[in-house]
Amino acid sequence: MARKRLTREESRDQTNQRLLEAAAHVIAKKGFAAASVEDIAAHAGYTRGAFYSNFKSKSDLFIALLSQDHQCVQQDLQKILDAPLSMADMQQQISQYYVQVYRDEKNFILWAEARVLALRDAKFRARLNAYCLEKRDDIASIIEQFYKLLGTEPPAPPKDLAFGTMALIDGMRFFNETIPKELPDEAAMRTLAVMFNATFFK
Amino acid sequence: MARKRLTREESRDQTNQRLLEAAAHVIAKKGFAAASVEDIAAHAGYTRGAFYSNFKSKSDLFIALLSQDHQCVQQDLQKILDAPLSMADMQQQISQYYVQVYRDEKNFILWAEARVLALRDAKFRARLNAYCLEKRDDIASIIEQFYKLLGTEPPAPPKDLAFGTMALIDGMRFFNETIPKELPDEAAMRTLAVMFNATFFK
DNA sequence: GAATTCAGATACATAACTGTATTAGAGTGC
DNA sequence: GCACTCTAATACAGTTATGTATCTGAATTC
Repeated sequence: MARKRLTREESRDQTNQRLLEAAAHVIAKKGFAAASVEDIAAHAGYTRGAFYSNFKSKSDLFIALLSQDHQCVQQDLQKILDAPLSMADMQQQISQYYVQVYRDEKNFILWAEARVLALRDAKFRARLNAYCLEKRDDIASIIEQFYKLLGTEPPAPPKDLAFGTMALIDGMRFFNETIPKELPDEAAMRTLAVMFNATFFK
Repeated sequence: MARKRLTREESRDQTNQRLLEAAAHVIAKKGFAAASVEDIAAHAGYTRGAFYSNFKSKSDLFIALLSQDHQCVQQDLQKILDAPLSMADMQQQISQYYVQVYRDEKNFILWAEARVLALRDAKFRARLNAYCLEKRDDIASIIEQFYKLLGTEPPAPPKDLAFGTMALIDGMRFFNETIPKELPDEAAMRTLAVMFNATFFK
C-alpha cells in the first residue's frame, strides 16, 4: 500500500479538508463555543499550529465550513428545482426538499448552531442571511412558476410564502429531531403536505 | 430612603431572583457556553460564592430560568386560550399568540439557545420537550374545539397541526428577528394569516 | 445578649484555552 | 545536492475559567 507522496498544495488541501471535517464533528458534538481550536485540530490529527496556519480563527473556519456545506446543498437542491414543474409533483418536491435540506443530523445541528450565533454576531448574521436569501429566492421562483402555470394569483407575495415554506420545514424538522417519538417522520411529512397543499392549492 | 432590613429568606429570594435576571441578560448576550458563572454573579452584583450557594451549576440555573419564563408565558397564553372561541377570532388569536410567545427579543434568544442545547444535552432535552408538549397540547385543544364548532373533520391530527402551528410561528419569528429588512412584522403576520387560514378554513 | 446558623465573600489549587514566536522537516527550484 | 520556502510542531507567556474550602458578618434563637 504505497502512500502517494503529496505535493505541497495537495497536502495543504488535505489538511484543510480534514480540519473542516473535524470541525463539523466537534462543533456538532460540543457546540461552537465549547469546541476549542485544540479539540478540532487534535480530532483531525494535527496540532494547533496546523490550525492557525490554515485559518485565521475559529469563526473563520466555521464560516468556511458552512459556506462549503451551503454550496453543496444548493447544488443538490438545484436539481430538484430545475426539474420542470407540474402541479402534481409540487407536493413531492416539497417532501424531497424537506429530506434534503439537511442531509443528516450533524448538518442540521451545525446550522441550528449557526443560526443562534447569528442572533448575536453581525458577521455571522450577514453570511447566514445571504445563504438564507439565496434559498428563499429559489423557492420563491418555484412558487411564482407554479402560479403562472396555474393561471391564478398567489395568496401572498411569493417571497413571503417562501419564508413561510422554509419556516415550516425548519420548524418541523426541529420537532422531529428533538421529539421524534411525538412527531415521527411520517407525521411530519404528512402535516407538511396538508399545510402546503392548503396554502398553495386553496 | 430607609432600606428595609431583610429577613434571611427575603434576602435569599432576592439574590436568587437577581441571579436569574442577570443570567437571562448575560446568556442572551453571550450565549450559554460563553457566559461564565463569574459573569453572571458579577452582573447581579455578587461573587461566585453567592452563585454556588444558590445553584448547583450553570445548567441548573438556566433550567430554573427557563422554567420560570415558561410558567409565566403559559399563564399569559392561557388567557388567550380560555377566551371562548368563535371562528372569526381564530386568526386574531394566532397573531396574538405570535406576538406573545416570546415577549421580547431577549426571551426569544434564550429559548433559541435552549433549543440548540437540547439537541446535545439529554437533560435539557427532556425539560424542553415537556414544555413544548404542554404548548402543543394547548394548541391542539383549541384546534379540536375549533373543528367541533365547525362541525367538520380536521385535515390532520390536531396534535400534528399544533406542531405545524408552532413550527411556522417559531420559524417566521426567527426570520423576522434575523432579517427584519426582508421580513418585516407586517409581512410575517400577513403570511402567517394566509397559511393558517388556508390550512384551517380550507 | 450570647450562641448558632446561614448567605455570601475570599482564597486557593487547578485546569484549559488562546495566540504568537520560534523551530524542524519535508517539498521545490536551480 | 544545496539553498529556499512552506507546512505543521513545539515552546511559551498570559488569560480566564472551574469548584471547593474556609472565613465573616448579619439574622435568628433562646
